Amino acid sequence: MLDFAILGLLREQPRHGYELKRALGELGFWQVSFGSLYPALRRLEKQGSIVGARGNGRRRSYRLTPEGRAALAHMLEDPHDGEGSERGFQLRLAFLGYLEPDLRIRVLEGRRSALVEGLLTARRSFLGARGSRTLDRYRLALMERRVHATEADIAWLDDLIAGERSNATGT
Amino acid sequence: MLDFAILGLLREQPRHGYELKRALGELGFWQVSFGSLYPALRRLEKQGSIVGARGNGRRRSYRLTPEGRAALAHMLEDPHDGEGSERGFQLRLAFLGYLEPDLRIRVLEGRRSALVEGLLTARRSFLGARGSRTLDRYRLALMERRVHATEADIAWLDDLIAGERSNATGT
DNA sequence: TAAAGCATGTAAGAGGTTACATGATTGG
DNA sequence: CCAATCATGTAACCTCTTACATGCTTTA
Repeated sequence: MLDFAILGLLREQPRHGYELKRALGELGFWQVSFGSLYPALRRLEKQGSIVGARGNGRRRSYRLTPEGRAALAHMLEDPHDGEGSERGFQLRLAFLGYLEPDLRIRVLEGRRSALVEGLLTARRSFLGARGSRTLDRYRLALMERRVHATEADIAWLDDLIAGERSNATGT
Repeated sequence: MLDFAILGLLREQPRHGYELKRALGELGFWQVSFGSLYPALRRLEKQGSIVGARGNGRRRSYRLTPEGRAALAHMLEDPHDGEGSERGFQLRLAFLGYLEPDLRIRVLEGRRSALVEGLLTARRSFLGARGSRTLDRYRLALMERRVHATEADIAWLDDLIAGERSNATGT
């Protein structure tokens, strides 16, 4: 997961560790610690996905190798996990521009299916619990929120998918 | 976090491990694995927060001790973390009914502040990125969604807080 | 009586965090 | 020149997951 994020960010431009941490935080979904970031950079370098070079001062600037680029492409295509988890999908989406246009829509629709399934489960629990008065108002509120949040996410995805389609046909 | 969830669920009624896993899943925010659940039960028993007894068949049914009840109360009051993380707050909310009524509103407002702060950050990144055209449409969509989702969460919390207030005054 | 589901448990390891240690660079 | 911030790195540990092993209980 962290490897994926690092490769994705480096595909754009070379960066050093400190900068990667900041960029990751600005993307909005990760305040990764140095204690996991630096070892990850080492690991990726040993694998040959990135190469680091000491630049001005103490900085060690990393750039993506062709192997790293291939590894990133593989992560983007492969539905290994990524789709199930929240953060995994968000990362895939952040780098979706690096995936072939005709494959992008599949990622979005995969996520949509997962959300639709989750929505059904969430609705069932909510309606069931409301009917049998099993839960207090706080847990009911939690379940209701879950239903609404998932609905909103599906609608958002539908927008993205529609945009993707009109892009594909229109151009 | 897991300990908190276990204590909260056991406060209602005694349960065995398998049942705890199901209940946790039905609450909507955790598909905990047995590999972490059973060791956690052991740990809590050693601490004296719960006691387990072999019942019919192979089941080992756990119930909360007075010490466990006190530990749960402490977790509910203490803003140790819980408020910052998504799941932490959701757990607190699920068990908020076990907290003194006059303290509940403080938990809700603590979460609200955190969300408001997050919203400001999210808005700033979004507007900044949109202005400078730094990001592609996918990352922009991600940021915009984040803003909307946070706004919706704040509105939802406001409802909960309003309900809490009318409950406090009205009764 | 076999299969499906209930139920508990352990070992290994993935993937992260916190705390600590170090030193360079920049700005007041 | 001193403080703040930039920058890298290590060690210890925590929490949870996966994979595996075991055996009971219900039901078709």
